[in-house]
Amino acid sequence: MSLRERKTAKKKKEIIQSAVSIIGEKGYHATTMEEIASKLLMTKGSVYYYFKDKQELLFQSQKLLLEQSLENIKEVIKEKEIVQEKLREAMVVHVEFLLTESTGFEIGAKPEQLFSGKQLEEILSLRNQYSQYIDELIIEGVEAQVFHEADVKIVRNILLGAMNSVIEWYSTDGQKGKQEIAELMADYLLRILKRDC
Amino acid sequence: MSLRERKTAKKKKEIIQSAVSIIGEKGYHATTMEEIASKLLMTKGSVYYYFKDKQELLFQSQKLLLEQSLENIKEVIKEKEIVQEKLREAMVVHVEFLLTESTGFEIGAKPEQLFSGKQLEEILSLRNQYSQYIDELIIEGVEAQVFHEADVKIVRNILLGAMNSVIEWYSTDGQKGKQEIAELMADYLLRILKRDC
DNA sequence: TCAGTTTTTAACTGTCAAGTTAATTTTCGA
DNA sequence: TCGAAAATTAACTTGACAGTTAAAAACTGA
Repeated sequence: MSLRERKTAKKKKEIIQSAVSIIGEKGYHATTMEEIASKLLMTKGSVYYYFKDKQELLFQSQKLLLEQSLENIKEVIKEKEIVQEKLREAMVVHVEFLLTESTGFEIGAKPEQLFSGKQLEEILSLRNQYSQYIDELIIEGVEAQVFHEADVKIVRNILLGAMNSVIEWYSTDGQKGKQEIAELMADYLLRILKRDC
Repeated sequence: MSLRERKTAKKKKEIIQSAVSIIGEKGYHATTMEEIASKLLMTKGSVYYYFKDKQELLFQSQKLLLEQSLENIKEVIKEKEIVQEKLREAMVVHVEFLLTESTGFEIGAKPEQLFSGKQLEEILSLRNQYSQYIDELIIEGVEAQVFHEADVKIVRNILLGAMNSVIEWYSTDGQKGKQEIAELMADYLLRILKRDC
């Protein structure tokens, strides 16, 4: 990778970060390309040099986040031995990542409103892959009789729904840190599945 | 209430419904006043006769929904005797109402992005009142030793987060009905709190 | 029926932002 | 160092939409 290429990659990343931070705050339509640019002391013409249009910029930013999430969960599943530990750690990491990238995730809450066609397909596919991993952990636990019999889809959606909501209510000026919240949530949610109480 | 007044009220309601259905689908900024009007075979001038501006229309629609939610939970708390029954029924009704008014609720997910000033205050106040009711039920259960000791805020947010997510994944063409889903969710979520398993 | 009031409409204005472009400046490898 | 390629910019076009208005139509009560 040449110097030029690396510089371009860096610029793209900066632009994505700027976009995410402003869109996260004001919403996609309420955010202008000029704002995104001027936050980086650029003009919007420059932004259009790196990204074909506003939509593409949004898409790239979401894709990045979802790909990272997938990496995270794969990693956790590889590291841990016991099912219950796998699911617990997956949830902890999920909440922690959500909170460190909260603005980004706030944006992508409703993909079908933001994307269409090929882009929507790709985003939904990444999301599905992620759900799949959670489902597998639940099934594994049920089969190992560590967890109660359960409707996998519903429980998975409860877990994800509860966790994802954290970005709406977590406050940095509260007393609890991100890790603490993540662990508390994971423990509470595990109660839904755990056999021994 | 005169005939005229009732007619006006009816028109306002129709406009709100139209607005909710389109905004729910495409998002607030992506929805035009013309679309809202033409769905009712009106022109947007007419809409402006009933609502001062687009923002006011959005606000009224959200206020209506939240007020209705409050009525619902008050009702449930009055009807039931046992704490656990109160919380369970509150959750069932919550999910059911969410699903019958799903488009409306999808819109209001991020109030701070949609509203500001007095409007935001009012919306947040209604939401807070609702949370308060849930909190009280949790506390009541803990004090009666029906529920585990628990961090009330976190558990309440888990419950609400999980329930509210239902509008994102419930599908009318799945096999389960709204009531069934509502009851399943309530039962799963109660496990977080219940002492006896 | 008809006069006054309410409601609706079409046509208009002003603003704002997405995206384009051609000219200028910067960068970097030979 | 120099020239070609890459990157940046200011100025522009275009279209869309919120909100206005003045005139027309519909309604209503006497």
